[in-house]
Amino acid sequence: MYEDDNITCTPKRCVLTEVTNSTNYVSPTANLKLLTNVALQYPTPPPSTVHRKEKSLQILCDRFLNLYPLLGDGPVEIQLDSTATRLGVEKRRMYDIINILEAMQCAVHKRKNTYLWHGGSRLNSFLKMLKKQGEHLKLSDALRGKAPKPPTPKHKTLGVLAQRFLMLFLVEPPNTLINLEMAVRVLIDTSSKTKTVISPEQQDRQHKSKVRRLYDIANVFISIGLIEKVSGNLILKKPVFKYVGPHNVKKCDKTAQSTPSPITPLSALDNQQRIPACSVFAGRSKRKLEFTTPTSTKELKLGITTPPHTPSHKWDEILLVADMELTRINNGVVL
DNA sequence: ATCTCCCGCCAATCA
DNA sequence: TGATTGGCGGGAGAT
Repeated sequence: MYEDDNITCTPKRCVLTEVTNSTNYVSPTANLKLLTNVALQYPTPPPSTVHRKEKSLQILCDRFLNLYPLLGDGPVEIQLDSTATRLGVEKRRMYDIINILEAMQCAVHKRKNTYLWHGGSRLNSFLKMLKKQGEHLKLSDALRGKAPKPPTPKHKTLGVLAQRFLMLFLVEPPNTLINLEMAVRVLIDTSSKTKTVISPEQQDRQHKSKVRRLYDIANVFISIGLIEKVSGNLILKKPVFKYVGPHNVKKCDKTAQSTPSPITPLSALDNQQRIPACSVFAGRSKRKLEFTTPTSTKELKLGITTPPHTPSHKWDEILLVADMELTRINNGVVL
């Protein structure tokens, strides 16, 4: 069944000589020219009416999760090619999604073209494990420049990157905001490649490439309800992300509650004085800060709720800026 | 102008 | 050796 009922029928087939009114033999080169000319006689197909946003990895993952819900009934086999066809995308895009979901233990690669879908049944225990792993890798210290970056495994980069990106949220206090620039700086170990000297241009390209991957990962994480994009801040042009995943993972873990928040102007205030605010790990600051969290449509997926956290007055905004700047200075990040 | 991230090339790996 | 998998970056839409 095709979604687009406006597809017209296939044009009547005819040979090239009919179109060109020629009966003579044509060389391959001349044939190519003829084909080009013939093709130009036909109207160019209308540009795709599908909006770029409708093709985003987040939307695609949403649609994938409609087929294979996180809260489904038991394991089910997924055929990648048929799923790609059902979703109307190239198989390549399925790999983008399934690799990240596999890294979250939502699916297991069984054999060629086939995955076993577990949904979110293993997610809570896996997140606890990820958190421990993140602590073992000293990611929290690495964020502050107090520990070396973890070495980057060479294989399954997207999956490993996804796991480590999530670890950053798990090892930090609740509501910590992390931006992609910072995440890349912590997660991508450029020092391991010191044997071959990388030019600044190469480093820049490598960095940008990893940021692109984190955008992909973030979109899938948003779709499965693990993180939210905190948008609307005017001081940081780049988005920051907040963990909103299953609350019991953090609440049940005593170490999460005892983890000290970064010592910053914000944390120096007591909780009565300020509206619950966010610790910010972000890159360069550019504009006025004004955080708003879009209402999540994903919360129900994992049975979660997001506490109110948005600072509402100028004082909090100023403190947030100061907080961010101090964090940046503390990190010794030269941007 | 910069951010965001889709798209598809092509190398590595697999069967 | 062809098919599958997935790293990667160009470049175009969005802001």
